Amino acid sequence: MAETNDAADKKVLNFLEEIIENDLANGTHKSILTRFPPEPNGYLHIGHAKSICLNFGLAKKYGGKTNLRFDDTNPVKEDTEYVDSIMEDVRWLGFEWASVHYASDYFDQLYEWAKVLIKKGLAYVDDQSLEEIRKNRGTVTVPGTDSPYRNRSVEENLDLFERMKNGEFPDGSKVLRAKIDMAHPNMQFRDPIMYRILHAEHHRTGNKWNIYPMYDYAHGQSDSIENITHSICTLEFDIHRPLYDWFIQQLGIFPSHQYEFARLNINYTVMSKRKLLQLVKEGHVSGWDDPRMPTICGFRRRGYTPEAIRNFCERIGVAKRDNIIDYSLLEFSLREHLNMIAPRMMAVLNPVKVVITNYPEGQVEMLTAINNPEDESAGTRQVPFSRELYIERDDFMENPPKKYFRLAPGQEVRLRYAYFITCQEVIKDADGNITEIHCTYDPATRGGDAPDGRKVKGTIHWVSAQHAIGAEVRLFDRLFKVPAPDDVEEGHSFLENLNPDSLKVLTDCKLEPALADVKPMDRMQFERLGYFCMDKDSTPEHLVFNRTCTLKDSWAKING
RNA sequence: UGUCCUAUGGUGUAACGGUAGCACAUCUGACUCUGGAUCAGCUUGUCUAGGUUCGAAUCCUGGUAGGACAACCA
Repeated sequence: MAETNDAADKKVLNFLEEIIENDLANGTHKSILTRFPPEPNGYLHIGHAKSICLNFGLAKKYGGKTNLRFDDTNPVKEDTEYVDSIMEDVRWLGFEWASVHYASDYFDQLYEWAKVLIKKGLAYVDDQSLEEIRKNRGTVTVPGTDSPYRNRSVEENLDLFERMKNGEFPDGSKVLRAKIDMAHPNMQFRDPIMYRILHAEHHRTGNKWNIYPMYDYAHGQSDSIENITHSICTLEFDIHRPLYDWFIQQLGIFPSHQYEFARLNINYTVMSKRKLLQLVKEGHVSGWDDPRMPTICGFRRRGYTPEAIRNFCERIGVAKRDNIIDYSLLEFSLREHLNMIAPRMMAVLNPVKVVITNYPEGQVEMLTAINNPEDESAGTRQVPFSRELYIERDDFMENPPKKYFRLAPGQEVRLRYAYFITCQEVIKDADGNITEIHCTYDPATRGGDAPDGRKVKGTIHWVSAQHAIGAEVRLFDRLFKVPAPDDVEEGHSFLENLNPDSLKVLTDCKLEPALADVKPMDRMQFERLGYFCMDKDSTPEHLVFNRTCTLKDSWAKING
């Protein structure tokens, strides 16, 4: 018995949790402090969400804290616009940081430490040009060669470095380099650049600095200053870790440690900031928050919930091997949550008129509909029914295949929460398009059940024509038509893989009147169609809804 | 041809020398006033060759495959 419980309680830990539990157990750390360190040069995407959930989630799980730190060491690319959006997105995801920091807060300290390294003979000012430095770095298989300025005296280095700071030299004329080993097999150790001259205005420090630290020199020391215990980043920094440790060790400061995990990839999408920026700049999407974008703000506008994204990040796991997650896992997490919380409504996207020929003209009755079968507390609502209705064009077929359960000549179906109707006649225009479907209803089936116990195979949704409100509905599909949009032949662009049908705008949709009351960002299910939310473009005069995702549709599968 | 990382069903992820499990996807079936949801079930896997061991997905060696590193980006 106890054994079964142990087995059931046995925690499945990922490798980061194991490291943390070990550190806590053996006293390496009393508590943990993580950090989320975005560069404020773009909008956060779902890949960042993984990192956010990891850093904040791990700290939360083990009773620690998380700092938000903007890695703002490159003033030419960064902007406060991004700082604001990043904070908004992190909060929307449901996380709160212990404190906000900026790498730029540490510029003075970093400068002092650079002088320490110079004095220890571990850093020097190099006058080589960008091209020379590049050339002399060698290649992965060929050792680099020492700079002719490599053996300047400490005094000269100190003097030059201070004058760099004071702005005496033009951009690109000098850099400060760590003096390590130009023949090192790890390229990161071939005298990495610590500072470059940049006469650029910084979004926080203004014009105070003429030199700015590079990532490798700034990041580890920033972690150390904040006493970060576990500095969690993606795999591509793995090769930087020895250098991360080197700076900390030479400076003799708090030993933060870096751990790397594999970044998130999802099929049918791209995740690089550069490509996302290109999609926005070239107008392939309407902006960073286009509902087809894998950005946090894109998902938000699309109607995703923070819970869904968090659950997704939980489910994908953490490891060090490259991975490509099925888009369907994201949608599963989404539907799982939306199914629980989204009120059900009826909306007809592609309307065709139905006339109930034996229903009294001018009569209107209110029928009771359940708001959410998964949540009794959501209650019920009244939906008006009348002689003329709209139903989905797809819910009628003149010559249906065998397993078609919906409306067809002579076939009886249930109108959701209303009556059974039977199709008697199809009215067409001169071109053969169906304009009206004439049906009869069975008054005894009011509410949707037949007293005689007879069953119908199909139930379809509907909207009373005279009560319907019009709306625009935007149907989104995957932005790319192939699983690996990045995977293109030489000379081709990922843009060629864009799905031309990723957005379909429907302008003649008919909604049940209750939808007039919803507000932008409100989420709901349109029965049988999918989950939707009101878009921010929506106005009382012109309602706009986004389709967040479809319902699972086993008919579509059968039908091909 | 250097250094480092990684390799478990279709996709992810567990198993920490002792029965290869879970989730998504797929397929079956049940149920259903959403062809939704729910429930039940099936199929599919340890890259390869050696070695250590009573026993290897796990440890060791070689191979193979994939990825990262040669910005004054992060």
